[in-house]
Amino acid sequence: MAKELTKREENYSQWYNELVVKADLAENSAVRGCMVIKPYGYAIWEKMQAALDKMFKDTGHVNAYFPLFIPKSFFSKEAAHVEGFAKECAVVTHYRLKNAEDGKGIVVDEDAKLEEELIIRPTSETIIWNTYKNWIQSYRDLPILCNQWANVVRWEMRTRLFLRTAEFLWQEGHTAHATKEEAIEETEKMLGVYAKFAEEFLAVPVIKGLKTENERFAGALETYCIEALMQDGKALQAGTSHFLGQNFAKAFDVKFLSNQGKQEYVWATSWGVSTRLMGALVMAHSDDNGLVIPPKLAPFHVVIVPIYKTDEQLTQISEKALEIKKLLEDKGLSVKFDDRTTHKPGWKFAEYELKGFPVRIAMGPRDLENGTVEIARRDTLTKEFVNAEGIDEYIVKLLDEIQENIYNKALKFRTENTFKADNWEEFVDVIENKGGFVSAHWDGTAETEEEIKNKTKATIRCIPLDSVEENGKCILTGKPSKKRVLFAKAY
RNA sequence: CGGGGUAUAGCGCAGUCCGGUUAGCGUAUCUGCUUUGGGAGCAGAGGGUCGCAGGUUCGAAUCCUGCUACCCCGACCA
Repeated sequence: MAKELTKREENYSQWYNELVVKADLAENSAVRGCMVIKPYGYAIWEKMQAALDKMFKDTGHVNAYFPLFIPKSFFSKEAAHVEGFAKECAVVTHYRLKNAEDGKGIVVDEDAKLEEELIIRPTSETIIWNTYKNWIQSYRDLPILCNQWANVVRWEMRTRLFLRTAEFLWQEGHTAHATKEEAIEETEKMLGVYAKFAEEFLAVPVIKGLKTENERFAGALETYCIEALMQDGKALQAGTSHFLGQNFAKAFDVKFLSNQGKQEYVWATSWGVSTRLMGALVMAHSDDNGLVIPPKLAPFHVVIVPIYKTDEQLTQISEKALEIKKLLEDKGLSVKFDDRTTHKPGWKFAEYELKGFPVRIAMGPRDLENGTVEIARRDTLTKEFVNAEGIDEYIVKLLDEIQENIYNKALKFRTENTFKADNWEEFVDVIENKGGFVSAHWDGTAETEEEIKNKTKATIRCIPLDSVEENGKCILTGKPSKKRVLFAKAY
């Protein structure tokens, strides 16, 4: 029993920390707050990237790359934006090192001080809008629909693998449009892309909504988000899409000549998802045995484990196993055949469960005789013997079923953990004793939101896009409200 | 950044209070034999700058000072 995992019920956050490390997703690095994403974890991230990248391209976007360094002066051009990020920026001040005079090690060469400090991007709006200024003259140059895959740095006080690290990987889309309507449409379209990705690939149901002023992106007029519920009843923001209005166009003086012959400021959006999605994946589906990865994001769909006593049996089983592997690969599946003789079957079973392989095939001498294989599902932990004939069709169907089951399970959990509260007592009771989403009335003021946060640690996750008009009273102040908003404690 | 905790073999820990042989234990690793349908058994072997840097002392894992990293709780944040 080399890799005992803490049970979720005993200590959820310890379970998460251990699982991320033990399943080989990531580990802490020598640099404070920064993680090493290990090959297995990175393989999942690459699957996410591939799916998202395709969705971006399918909606007309192209990839580009902008610098890691941003001149300090760019940063101060948009007031709200500076305010939002100033406290967590890493700054480059020098460009050279030299040997220390006392001969002990190496020091910063004070003579190599930069004229202007460079900020390591916490996000790229400023450098990109400085660039777009040169790209845009007329309405014919619009829209610009760029995305970049990059790393960013935000100097966080308290970090956790994937959920909040000082450096993280993400994609940031930055678009420029001739009209407000088109920019808003783009913002909403990309939110839809994220929601579709979350539900179809991550198998995590999400609520689409608008952020309140408090939670809005610094520099945006409106921030849209998708919010997911984790198994411990806390919410996780899984993606954001911002309508930036003309804030950055004005800050960087980006104008275009309209088809009416008028100089106008460009309308902007930006949108992003990060390696935080890895945290969502872990916390939404996994169990006390380890990861549960939805088939559409699993680096391997199937592992085949041979069971044998003699070398001769192994040879025979391998032959059949490789046949099956080939059949499955012809269906576009990725399959691992683990014929290592250094580990026993039981060990392998536990290992692949920990790593979340959706399907395991075990084949032994009895199966060879009967023409069967044993198939184990990771999501339900059930096993059955299946005829080896037609196994490829069977597994393809099974993987679809698993993907769907994982989603339905998460949806059921969210439904069962979403509550309505109509007064303060009910609200506090749910937040403190049950967790989950709480749908409640709010008077619309930042002060009330702040006070609720101070009293209960719950924040407004979003104003759901599909929330219906309904007359009610704010749970804290009793003032009139026309809509319910969604509260939760959040990551 | 504030409060608390931790740092000893790849991993998990004991030893630290009260300084004193060659720093232990479990697990993992290596070798051999037996095993193989849910984390195998026996025998043997290898593996340590005791987080880092100073200091006290005849002598430091142990006492003192500083630093670093990680974990938990707050503030901040995606």
